Amino acid sequence: MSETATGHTRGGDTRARIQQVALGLFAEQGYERTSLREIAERLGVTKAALYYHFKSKEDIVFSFTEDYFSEFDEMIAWAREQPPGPASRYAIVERYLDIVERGSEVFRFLERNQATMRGIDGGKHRFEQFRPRFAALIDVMIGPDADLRTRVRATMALLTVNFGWIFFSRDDPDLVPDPLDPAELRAVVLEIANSLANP
Amino acid sequence: MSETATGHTRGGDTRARIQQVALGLFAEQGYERTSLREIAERLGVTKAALYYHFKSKEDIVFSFTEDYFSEFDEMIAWAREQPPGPASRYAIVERYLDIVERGSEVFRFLERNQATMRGIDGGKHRFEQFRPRFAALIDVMIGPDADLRTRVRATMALLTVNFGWIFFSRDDPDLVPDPLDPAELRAVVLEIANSLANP
DNA sequence: GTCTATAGACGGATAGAC
DNA sequence: GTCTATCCGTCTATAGAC
Repeated sequence: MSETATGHTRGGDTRARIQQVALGLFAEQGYERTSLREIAERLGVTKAALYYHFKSKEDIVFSFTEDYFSEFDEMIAWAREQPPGPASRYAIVERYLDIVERGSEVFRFLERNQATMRGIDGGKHRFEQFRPRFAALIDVMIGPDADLRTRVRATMALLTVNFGWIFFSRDDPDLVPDPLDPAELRAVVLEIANSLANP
Repeated sequence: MSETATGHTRGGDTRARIQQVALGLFAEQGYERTSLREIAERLGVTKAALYYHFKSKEDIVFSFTEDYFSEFDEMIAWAREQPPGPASRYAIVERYLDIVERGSEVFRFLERNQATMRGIDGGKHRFEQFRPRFAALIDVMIGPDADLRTRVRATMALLTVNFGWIFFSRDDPDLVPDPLDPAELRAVVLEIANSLANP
């Protein structure tokens, strides 16, 4: 049974297929509960083959998170250059949504494996890098000396993007009974996030 | 070194101490990355002793989540009896905050171990029970046929309680630089949550 | 690039003495 | 109620053939 999730049997970049399958399983079942054997089986190869492409299990995680974090960093740098004000805050929220949208699977993985990823890599926190970036982005939006109320509002504005997208855009039959229009969701999320960031 | 987090060396209910220590470690390092050996060491006992009080590792989790879920269920039943309207929505948010406040450590654990807890217990989802309850509470607040905008707003109202409390009430030096007044946080969270639930 | 085979460690869980 | 000792399974990772 060497059929893969993406349908092809051979020819595609193996490294990328490993990343895809691993990310999916890590997000669904958890990093620790997913063995390399299981990943290999899904791809129709053996564990040893994985070690040709990645030097460790952690390295697989590192490979698919680094792009995501790079994008995040570029975005923060860009945000710092914007003039303070409501228009910039809206633009930041909108661009943040773009990132979450494109990296939604990575985000789901990070969200669901927080405890596991903390303190991995011997405390260097190579993977628990979401929070500091998130905090930095909030500081850019409201300045370092904003009061608690403003800070919580800004935090919830960004979390509306995260959870609005993750909860409602796909897999959650509990929360979203009917299939739903992505464009409508996007509009709703942006409106609510903006009302929090620009009261 | 048999000193415990709570300070006493002996005499207290061992079962409860196991729960406390396990919950703390599970929340901090993750369920899978915390071994029974480590829990036992912190308590100054051996692994075997834990098996006198709990029949398995999963059983420890079950023991400290069931109270939390019971409280949640009572709260949902109570909410169903309230007359629909803004005042009830506010009351629901307020009572929800009480639960999150008291069970904040359990909540942190669930939040950070989502992927691991999914599909534990062989797919019976004994532990992945937060989402369905969360969804039920939202339905009570806005009714089953509310539009997407109303639904996302209600969702974010409750998440403001969750994250407002978890992010800002303690351990997050990234997000909250200065020590902060719990009463003020409570007021801010309630105000923002209410503005989302009752626009 | 992928395989077989295996090393080496550690985990959860149990038996039975005290 | 807690201990010592141990079983057995699984996992990550590596060595070396093809």
